[in-house]
Amino acid sequence: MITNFHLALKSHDHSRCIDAALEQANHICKQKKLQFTPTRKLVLKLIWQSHRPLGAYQILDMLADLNKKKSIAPPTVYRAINFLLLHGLIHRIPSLNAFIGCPFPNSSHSNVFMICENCSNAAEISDKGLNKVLRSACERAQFHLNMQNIELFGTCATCTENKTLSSS
Amino acid sequence: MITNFHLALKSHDHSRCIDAALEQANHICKQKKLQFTPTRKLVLKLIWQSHRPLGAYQILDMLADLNKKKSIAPPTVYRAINFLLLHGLIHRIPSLNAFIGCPFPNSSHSNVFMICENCSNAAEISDKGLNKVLRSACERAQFHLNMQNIELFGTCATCTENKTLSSS
DNA sequence: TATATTATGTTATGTTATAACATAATATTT
DNA sequence: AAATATTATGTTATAACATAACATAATATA
Repeated sequence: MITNFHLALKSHDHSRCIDAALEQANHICKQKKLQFTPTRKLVLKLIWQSHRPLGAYQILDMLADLNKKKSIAPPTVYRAINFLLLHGLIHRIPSLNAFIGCPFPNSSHSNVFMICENCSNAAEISDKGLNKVLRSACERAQFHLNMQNIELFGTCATCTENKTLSSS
Repeated sequence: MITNFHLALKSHDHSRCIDAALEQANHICKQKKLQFTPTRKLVLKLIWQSHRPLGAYQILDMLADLNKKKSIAPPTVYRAINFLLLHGLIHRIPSLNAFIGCPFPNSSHSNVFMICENCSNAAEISDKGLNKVLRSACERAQFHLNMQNIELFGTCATCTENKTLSSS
């Protein structure tokens, strides 16, 4: 199981996540000859400022704050988001209408998210066993799988710990 | 694996699905002493008229058509939808902003959907192996699972067959 | 440098969902 | 059966999420 939950669902120094994500993105864009423009870079950075999925209008507000002079309109944000989605740098979490950075944009992984209902952090996991079971279920149904969205909602370890502590 | 995909993803006489769903709903409402009002019943019926997830405003339009005299407003539809969701009679498919009837509202199942990108039909499945793998992944992450949404997008058997036929 | 392509700015609008308050229908108590 | 409480619906307005369409600017390619 590849995952970032041990990081995402704990408080930690965040600058490294941002740096790593930007570096990976830079690399991918160079490789694919994509224009990693300032807006796109900034949106990716904003999304990576936490492990909480961020709504488009939240990003819009942050962008507006940073950009006092110029007014930012929704299409600006959605264009950047769509670029980042298209190239696998972020994911959309449909249940939340929100977006989160992809921690391993290179690997063939599987859009599986653990989302803490308490702290709102989300982690992405890639699990071979899960992939296998899904493949076999699809096979049995003769269903040709193209893409998937797997959202697991619950309470993360950190929040469970904290609750236990505070109630004891 | 419990599923309705052999039905949902094939053309078939649909009246039986509707009748079965309504009967089940009736039963559940009686059991729980819920008011299965005309609007709620009608919305459930409309949702069950196909195996394609239906948007709230599509339902609104259908309702308006049936109800030429009175005008229908969004809250009317959303209230019925929320009632049906709350009591497990329908599901929301977040990626589609749409709603679909639950074929086995009594069993403890798992919100797993196979959605055909070609014909737009959706089937729900409940798979023990899948549940087991998910449980174990959550355990390893010490993640306390509360609910899940699993959406599998692809091409159903019927559509694959039809494509193969038409291209040969 | 000219041309084509890609990205962004801008205005307007489409789509999905809910808040808030009034009224009506149904259930419960006396 | 009437009074009261609860639940459901009607109605208006608006919030939240997302895109269409067209103009302009920046960048890549010939």
